Amino acid sequence: MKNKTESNGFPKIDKIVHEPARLMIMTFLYVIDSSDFLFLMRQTGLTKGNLSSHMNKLEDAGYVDIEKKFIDKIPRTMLKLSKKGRKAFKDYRNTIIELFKDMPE
Amino acid sequence: MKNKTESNGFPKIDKIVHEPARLMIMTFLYVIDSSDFLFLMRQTGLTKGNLSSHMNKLEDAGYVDIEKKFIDKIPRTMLKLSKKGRKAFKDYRNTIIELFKDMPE
DNA sequence: TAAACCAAGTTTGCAACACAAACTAAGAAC
DNA sequence: GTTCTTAGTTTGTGTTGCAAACTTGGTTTA
Repeated sequence: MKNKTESNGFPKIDKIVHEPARLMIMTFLYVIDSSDFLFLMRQTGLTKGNLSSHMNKLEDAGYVDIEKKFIDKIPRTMLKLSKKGRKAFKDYRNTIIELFKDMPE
Repeated sequence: MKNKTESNGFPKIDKIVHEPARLMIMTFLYVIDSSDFLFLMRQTGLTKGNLSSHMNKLEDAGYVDIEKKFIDKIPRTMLKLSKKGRKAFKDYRNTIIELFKDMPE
């Protein structure tokens, strides 16, 4: 059986992914693949300072790629999950699904 | 569609349940129905202070019933999910499962 | 050219949280 | 009467999430 790293059979949870704001961010990025900063800010409802700091956490973990460029002379920060980030998200999802899957109603 | 309380379609997450240590506690209690303090402590690997404070959080939320009694003159604290707690756990599970269910690989 | 504007931050301050270690209480066993 | 056990509470530390204020660097407008 996979993901059962604790001796009690309870899976280890990746706290970087697990935190609700970041789970929301990663879920969006997983589905839409790529987004700019402002769009993600509006979608998630996070303040920019808040979103910025979460993006830093995700970048520190190597879970997102952040690309800053200029479009029509306006700065735009493009965000997407890195390969590692997509894997981390999938692993998290599988861990949680497996945890709940065979549970009685 | 249920559980989509935010305008962006992202479900609201019950932080009481979501926190990893409590998710572990509630998962155990959901499956084994009832447990004493020490057993749960050993199963979860939490220190007693830690487990105690989490149980307080869960009790404050009305999610567990705590029954203190004596078995053979030894104090024993029995823990189980309340009706509200079982519902909160189920809701949480359904919310998460629904979030991940229709997501592409 | 100065003022106002915008994106995308950083910094600051605060409150909540998790966690471990130390301490406590109260009865049981020796 | 001291030591053991259960089941805590208290305390201290460090981390986190969050919003609001401030910053930077380039852009448009008056």
